[in-house]
Formats: sequence, structure tokens, C-alpha cells
Amino acid sequence: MPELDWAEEFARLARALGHPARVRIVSLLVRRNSCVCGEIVDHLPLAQSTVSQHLKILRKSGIIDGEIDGPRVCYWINHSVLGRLRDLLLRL
Amino acid sequence: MPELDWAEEFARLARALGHPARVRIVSLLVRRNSCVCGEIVDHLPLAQSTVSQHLKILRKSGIIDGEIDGPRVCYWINHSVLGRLRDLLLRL
DNA sequence: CCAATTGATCGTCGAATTACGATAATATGC
DNA sequence: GCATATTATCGTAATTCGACGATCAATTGG
Repeated sequence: MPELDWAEEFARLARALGHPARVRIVSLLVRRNSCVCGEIVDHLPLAQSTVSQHLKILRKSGIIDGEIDGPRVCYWINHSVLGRLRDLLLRL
Repeated sequence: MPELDWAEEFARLARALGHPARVRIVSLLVRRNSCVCGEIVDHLPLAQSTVSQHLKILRKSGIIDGEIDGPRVCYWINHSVLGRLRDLLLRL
């Protein structure tokens, strides 16, 4: 990852949270510590493929991490990245 | 404005800050208290019309307010809305 | 090894975003 | 009233987003 202007870094993180489905996913993961993809799909009124795309966007932003766990994929919050966003917002 | 699900409210505010130019505008206004449109344009590598569009997006989100001041338009941060976003992020 | 389960990826479509130049609107100052 | 300055809006083109169904890939259980 090349070094990023802070405004770009902030914008990238903000944009990752710029969709209600992604906000709900993050909120769910914050409350659950970790969650398998299928459970996340069950919590949203969206097709599995759509949720998968949102998960990909969140993962690319660094806000969540994921790992294969048997036939499933487990996701969780990357608290240091989320903390970074909070930090950037507080000192904006 | 109809009542909004909190995740949608959060997403709307996050999306408003989901572009580096808008982050820079907000940052400038935080530091300056208030600023006339022309000064904002001078701080960004973008055409006047593009900056005007970004200002409109920020105004629609509620994060900034604006008021005509002679032939100019003065913009400033709406701290209660920005505070609301901070609050939502902290208790996410 | 096969069928079933789980999740990612592909292809596609309509809608939204971002950028710009050109133009319109408004206020000021002469 | 008129020219100037300032900002918003319009029209447009290129790109990205968001949604879906269909399909592919990988793992598990039998």
C-alpha cells in the first residue's frame, strides 16, 4: 500500500462506511466479535452475491478481516483500522 | 426530512466525507471557522464548478452550512452534525 | 469419489458520481 | 443602468456503484 495523503485515507475509510448495508455489517461484527458470511447474509435483505461484494469492499478498506474456516469464511473487525478512522475523525 | 434508520443516517454522513476534496473542505472550515467559496476553490486543484458541487453535497448532508454574504457565499461547519457523526462512529 | 454446502466471482444493467466548460443568476460599485 | 465579480446550475461524458442471477471453486461428509 503506497503512502496516502491523510485526506485520501480518511475518504477511503469513510466511503467504505458510506452504504447502509456496510454499516450494518460492521455494527454486527462489532457486537459479535466474529461472524460467518452466511450469518451476515441472513441479517441483510440482500442477495448473497451482493453481501459478498460489500464484504469485499470492507475487506479492501481494511475495516474488516476474513479467514477461511472450513467450508465457511469468518469475518471480524480490524479494530486498529476502525480506531484509525475514529482518530482521524476526532482530529478533523 | 423523513425519519432515517441510524445505519442510513450514518452512511449518508460517511458518504459525504467519502471524497478527498470534501474532506479537505471540511478540514479547512474546521481550521478557519468560516470561509468564502472562492477561498475554498483556491485551496483545491479543481474547477470552480466542481468545488461548488462538492459544497452542495456537503451542505445537503448537513455537515456544512452556507449563507450569502454580499456577492460571496460564506460556508462554515455545522458542529452539531459533525458531532453527531463522531458520536455514531464512537458507539458503532 | 460424489453430492451438498458455502462463499466468491462473473456478466450485466440501470443509476449515481465526478469532472469539466459554458452559461445563468445575483450583488456590488461606478 | 451596466460592467464586473462571485457562485450556482446546466449539460455532458467517463467512470464507478449497487443489485441480481448464474456460475465457479473449495471444503466437507458420506
